[in-house]
Amino acid sequence: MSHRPRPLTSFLIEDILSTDESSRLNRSSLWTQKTDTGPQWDKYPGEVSKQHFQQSYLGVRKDAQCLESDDLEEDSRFTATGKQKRSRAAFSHLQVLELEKKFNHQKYLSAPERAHLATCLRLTETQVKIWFQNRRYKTKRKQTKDFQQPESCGVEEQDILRSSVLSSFYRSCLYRPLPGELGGLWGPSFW
DNA sequence: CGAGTCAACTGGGTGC
DNA sequence: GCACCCAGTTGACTCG
Repeated sequence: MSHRPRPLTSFLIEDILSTDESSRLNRSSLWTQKTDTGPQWDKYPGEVSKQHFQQSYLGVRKDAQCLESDDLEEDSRFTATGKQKRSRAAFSHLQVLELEKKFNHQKYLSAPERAHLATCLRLTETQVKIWFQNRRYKTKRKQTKDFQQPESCGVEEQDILRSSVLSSFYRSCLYRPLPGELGGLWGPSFW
């Protein structure tokens, strides 16, 4: 089936080996590239050693949590109980804008559409899928809430969109657009 | 420091 | 058996 996501190992290794500035943007979320059952080394026998898989996995996680400060203490990747911390990628406002635009157009994506959108936004298909999942659930919850609280029903879908995009935009003040993001895929042809 | 946000995760269900 | 969905939870992060 064409639904099978890109193998985690090749994805990570390519990215780790790459020093391309433009690839830095999504490294923060690459470590979560996986199937629904989680990152599983044994799903890709022969592609990479288990040790390399683990090193890659940890390497990306380190990058995700410390894009700028390379001198981060190794121990900071772990909690006090020794468990690995979980990272949460913050999508750029452009990425959110495109996702919202697409979501406004259609609430569900086919596999090819998802793949195309993911490529355009330089996200993984899983990230796009999860984003749409979360977005649908958020909308539904909001509608339920509004139904239960009629006094607040002035808030409509447009407001959700606006607040989401705006908050993303404001957050992005911390995010610095990368050179490749303003040209290339984000160039005039994309818009 | 508590509340809110949200990407990622979990678990159960469905369809092919 | 796999991919996807929804509903709910987790955990990192931000803000007042």
